[in-house]
Amino acid sequence: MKELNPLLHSQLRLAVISILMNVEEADFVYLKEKTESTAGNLSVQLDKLAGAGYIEVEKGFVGKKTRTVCRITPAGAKAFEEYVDALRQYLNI
Amino acid sequence: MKELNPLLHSQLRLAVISILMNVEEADFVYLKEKTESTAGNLSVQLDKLAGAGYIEVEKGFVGKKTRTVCRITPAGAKAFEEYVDALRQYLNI
DNA sequence: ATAAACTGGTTTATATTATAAACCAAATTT
DNA sequence: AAATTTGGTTTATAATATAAACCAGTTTAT
Repeated sequence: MKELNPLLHSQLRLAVISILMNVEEADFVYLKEKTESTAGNLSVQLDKLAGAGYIEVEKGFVGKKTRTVCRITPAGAKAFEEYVDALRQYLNI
Repeated sequence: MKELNPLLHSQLRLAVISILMNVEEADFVYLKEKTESTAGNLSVQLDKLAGAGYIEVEKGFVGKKTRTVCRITPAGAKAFEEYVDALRQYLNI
């Protein structure tokens, strides 16, 4: 049986990647709401995804307030596709 | 986003359930080979699945040697279907 | 017959991971 | 100007996965 990339096989990280696969970019606040996660947890998981090169994180401002936007990278998209492919074997779908 | 049943969202337990969904019954040795897991890990994860009522484990003998056979229960099959359903949302497939 | 090695596991200790709680700086509201 | 909110990060803790050590019984070789 194929291995399931452990970086993606985590509910929150998978949710984040899944969202980013369908949406040019998304900011921290949006991801937090959509995934119903705590800020701390989200922060940590975004770091991991960024550390692996699966997403890029850009910190900027909107007016005076900070804004963290995330985008999936080609490596991230590839890893996601491979993960889905491996999962099919388990789910047989 | 739907919750991913944490009991199934584990590579080894998912592999076990996935196998048992497709095969009337399977014994410890077969599961160990098929999943390429260590005996200790498999033993622990089978206990968890059995504890949740997702599989039933039957210990018997074949000649003089012990044999542990596993079967999925209706509850296990239902949980698996629900898990697959939730995952579709993440994978959009 | 007995020691050595193998089978089929279980138990327990350890490493990894996920999660929440505590915290921080800046902005906003009262 | 004090209190609250926003947008996070860091750190401590809880949960999980995994492997290592172990055990009872069986088979094989001596």
